[in-house]
Amino acid sequence: MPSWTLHQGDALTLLPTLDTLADAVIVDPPYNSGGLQAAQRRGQSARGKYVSGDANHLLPDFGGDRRDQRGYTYWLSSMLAASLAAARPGASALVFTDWAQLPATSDALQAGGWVWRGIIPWRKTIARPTRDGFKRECEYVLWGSHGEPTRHAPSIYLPGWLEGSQPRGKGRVHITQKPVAVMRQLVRIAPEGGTVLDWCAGSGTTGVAALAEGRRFVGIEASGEYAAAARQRLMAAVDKEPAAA
Amino acid sequence: MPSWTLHQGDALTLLPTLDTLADAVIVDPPYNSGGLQAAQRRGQSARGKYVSGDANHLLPDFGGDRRDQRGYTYWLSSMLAASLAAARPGASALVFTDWAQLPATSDALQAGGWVWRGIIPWRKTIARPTRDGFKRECEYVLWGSHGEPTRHAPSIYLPGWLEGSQPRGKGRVHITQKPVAVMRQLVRIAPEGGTVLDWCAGSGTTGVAALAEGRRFVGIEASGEYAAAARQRLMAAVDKEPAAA
DNA sequence: CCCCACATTGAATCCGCAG
DNA sequence: GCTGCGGATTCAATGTGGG
Repeated sequence: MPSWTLHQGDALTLLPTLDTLADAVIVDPPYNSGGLQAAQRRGQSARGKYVSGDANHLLPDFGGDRRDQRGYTYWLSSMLAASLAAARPGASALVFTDWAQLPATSDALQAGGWVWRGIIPWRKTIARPTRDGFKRECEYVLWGSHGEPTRHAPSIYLPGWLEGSQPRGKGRVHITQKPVAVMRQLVRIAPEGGTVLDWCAGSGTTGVAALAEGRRFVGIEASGEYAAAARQRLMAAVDKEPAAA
Repeated sequence: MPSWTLHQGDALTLLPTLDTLADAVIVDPPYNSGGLQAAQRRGQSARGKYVSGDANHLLPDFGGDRRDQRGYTYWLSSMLAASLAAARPGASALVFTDWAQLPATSDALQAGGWVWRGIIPWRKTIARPTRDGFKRECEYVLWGSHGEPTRHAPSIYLPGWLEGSQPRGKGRVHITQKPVAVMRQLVRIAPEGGTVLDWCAGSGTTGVAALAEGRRFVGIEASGEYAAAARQRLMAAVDKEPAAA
């Protein structure tokens, strides 16, 4: 049985067709921030928004980042409801968000049928300072469960705070790529040998982390370009791993 | 002119009578968590909820912690609207909350007329681990501004997250007392010599921090017992400070 | 009045070079 | 080849100002 699969296509279409129920759904959807504040509401694409002027790198853009806040909440709750149907009872959902979308994301999580169980802040360590105010240095992971969460045996105790800088330089494939070290902490919410599902796979970091921690991975990615990049990273990750006993 | 004042009484009544406009409103309202989840909805008082079984200390209980979530949001937005009227344009509001009430608190902040500007996580460092899940080790400070925030001269750059453990042992007067070190970072959002307002003064930590950072303080506290304790701490804090030039 | 270009700040991290 | 240091680079922005 392969320890990972990556589908390319529309997540809402593909989710009902998966043949394994997930033990954890871990996603990093486009945040769609900018619906609230005038300075950001310029119809910018993700690249224009997130990449600073002098950092002229050539990472491909990503779609799905132009909804307004109601649209975002509605879209995300549909996705999370579909995820619930694709997840085992007791499974967990972990959803990344920034500060501005945190309340909307918690609404979507609960509207999707998940029980909200907490927030795990992620400190990015490299962030621009804010003049005359507090630096916006953290992103947030919202934790939900499908009913009562699964008991682990032996019990595990996971951190309530994550730290790690975004990948830089050659290792970086996606604009908003998460550090593998951070993801490795998160995938442990699925039991060993369990399945982690990410329907917003991007460059496949969730999968790389899942494999490194001895979990299976099912990914969905809309963009062909990113799906290809993710497959490459996943193949490399399997080679690196010692064969299972 | 005294550098601090502490009123005892009902905040909603007293707020309109204050004779100085605040440069920063910093409050730590009772979180009212537990309105949603059955396990917590046992008619517990604040002491029963926040004080663990074996920590048998004799801190007085505090009121206002039995609203349901709608009531909490409504009450908090009224309080924050009254705070806005008591604050200078450009002033900031900083409101403490736990993870469960964060979305409701952001609603209340914005309903009260403040512009939401960010979240500052406070990492408590001493927190119980969570079995088979992520530790809940953070509380959160929501940052809002009365219109465009005041410009500081010279500019200041404040941290994006806070760390500090809750006071323990003899130094602790209030059940949910915040560390002075954490509060000192926060009061700096008011310009030097500006006025910090806290209508939920409790044991007066906000005031102690404000004085330590060279800001004036106006506090309101409903309970006579806590008001007295706060006055003692504030007097001691002034004695410790070198006299103003 | 709307829209776009650009300067900006501190800290973490990277990179290249020297020892 | 490894380590240590110093300068360069970057940051899931935001505010300002000009066209």
